[in-house]
Amino acid sequence: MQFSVTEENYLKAIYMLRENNDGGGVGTNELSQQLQNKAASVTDMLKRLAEKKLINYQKYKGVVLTSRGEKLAIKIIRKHRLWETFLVEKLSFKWDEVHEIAEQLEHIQSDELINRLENFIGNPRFDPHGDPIPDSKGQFNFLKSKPLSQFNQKGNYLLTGVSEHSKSFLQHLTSVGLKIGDSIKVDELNAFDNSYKVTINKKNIQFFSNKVASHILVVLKK
Amino acid sequence: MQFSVTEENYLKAIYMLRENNDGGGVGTNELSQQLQNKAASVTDMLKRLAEKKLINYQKYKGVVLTSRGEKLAIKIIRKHRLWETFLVEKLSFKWDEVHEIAEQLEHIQSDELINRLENFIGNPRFDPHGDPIPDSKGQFNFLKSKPLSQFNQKGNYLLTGVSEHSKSFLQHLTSVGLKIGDSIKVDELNAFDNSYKVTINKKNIQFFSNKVASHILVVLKK
DNA sequence: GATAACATTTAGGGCAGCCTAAAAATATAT
DNA sequence: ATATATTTTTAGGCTGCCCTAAATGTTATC
Ligand SMILES: [Mn+2]
Ligand SMILES: [Mn+2]
Ligand SMILES: [Mn+2]
Ligand SMILES: [Mn+2]
Repeated sequence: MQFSVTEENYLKAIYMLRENNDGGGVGTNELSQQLQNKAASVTDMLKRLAEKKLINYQKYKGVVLTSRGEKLAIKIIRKHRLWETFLVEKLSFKWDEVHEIAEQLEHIQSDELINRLENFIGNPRFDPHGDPIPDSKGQFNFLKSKPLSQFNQKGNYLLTGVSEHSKSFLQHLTSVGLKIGDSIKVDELNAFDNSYKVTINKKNIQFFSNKVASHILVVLKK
Repeated sequence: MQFSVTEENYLKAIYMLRENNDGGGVGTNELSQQLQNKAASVTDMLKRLAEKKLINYQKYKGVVLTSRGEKLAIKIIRKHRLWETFLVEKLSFKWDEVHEIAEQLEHIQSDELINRLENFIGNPRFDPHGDPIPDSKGQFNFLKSKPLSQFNQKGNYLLTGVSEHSKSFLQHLTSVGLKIGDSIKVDELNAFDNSYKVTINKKNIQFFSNKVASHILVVLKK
């Protein structure tokens, strides 16, 4: 069974919004915002996806993926992240340039292709933004990282990912000399605006607004 | 300006059929056969493509690409052939496995991607089936090869391409040990059925039906 | 030049995926 | 508990791309 690009994008959007509202299902408005279209259009599509047993949908109650729908969503994410890694590792794109292209490539249909691609780029477990790449069975390697803004203490941290993938944010990090794997030492916490004074890789002093710190995912170094 | 996958496929089909009827334009029936849909649907789309200045279309007179339409068609073909080459050279696909995947990949929109891909695979001038890959300006390196069936003489030939890309034909060639770049010595021409007895690479004796010989593109070796 | 065969277009319609406006359900505030 | 705000669905409609059946144009044949 094959699905349209539109259907795949709905599944992916539902999957990505699923953990925000950890109680019930994903809302129609939320989805329409994520997908950049109108709520009425979403309702329309939800009926069709339910028909195809990809989601469980009850009027006014929000939507959750069936296991079939979830498998498919994870597969799209797997393809997206493998292609992003390919673009960065093999074609020398920068991490802020790959998302839009991967949005297209994630819909190419061929299991053989994606498995060979994975092998070609050396079976990476994380993509250029630090996001885990599910294996062909849909298993993720999660890191227990948190936003830097949730640590209210000085200390040494390791940058493992970002929770905001916009070009402008990624370019900002690049401009302050920060990339995945870098060490971040928090020297000062400013109580007034919750901003940070940090040292990157032991030599580069920078200031992070709370907004920046909230999109930087780190683990505390022992 | 961006075009739909469907529109791109029409442009490519028109381009590929263009040289058959070297006099006038491409016919509606021809196109419907190539695109696996009905003539009425083709008429419908031709009106839209004409509206967008991609083709010149006059009722009942057939269709020709405008220079804008031709540039686009060549770009799609360029992408198709570069992706096929990538799949064979980097991901170890066989030449009979790549066409369907490239049919999808040829519609990915990113000039930067296709130029980097070209460089990554070493700026090849021909794809895995011997077809010339246009450069980023749309220039082809044509080989003046002809079907083996058009040479009515014994002699030494070099296989430069194939004019039939079906899986079954390509697998047949593989099974007789023939690939691009091989030498073919014609030992006997059978006048009764226009079949050929040949020696491949000086040691492998095979028989080609006229049908096979008509899809093998060769140049005569001096 | 009339007629038959073939190619092409027109007419009318379906489905996917989107829209706006209005109605209905649910959540929030007083 | 009622009024108000917010979310969601329904109703009706549009565009792109496809279809079948019927009409029309073109080409071939006698
Ligand atoms: Mn991305
Ligand atoms: Mn990513
Ligand atoms: Mn091909
Ligand atoms: Mn090819």
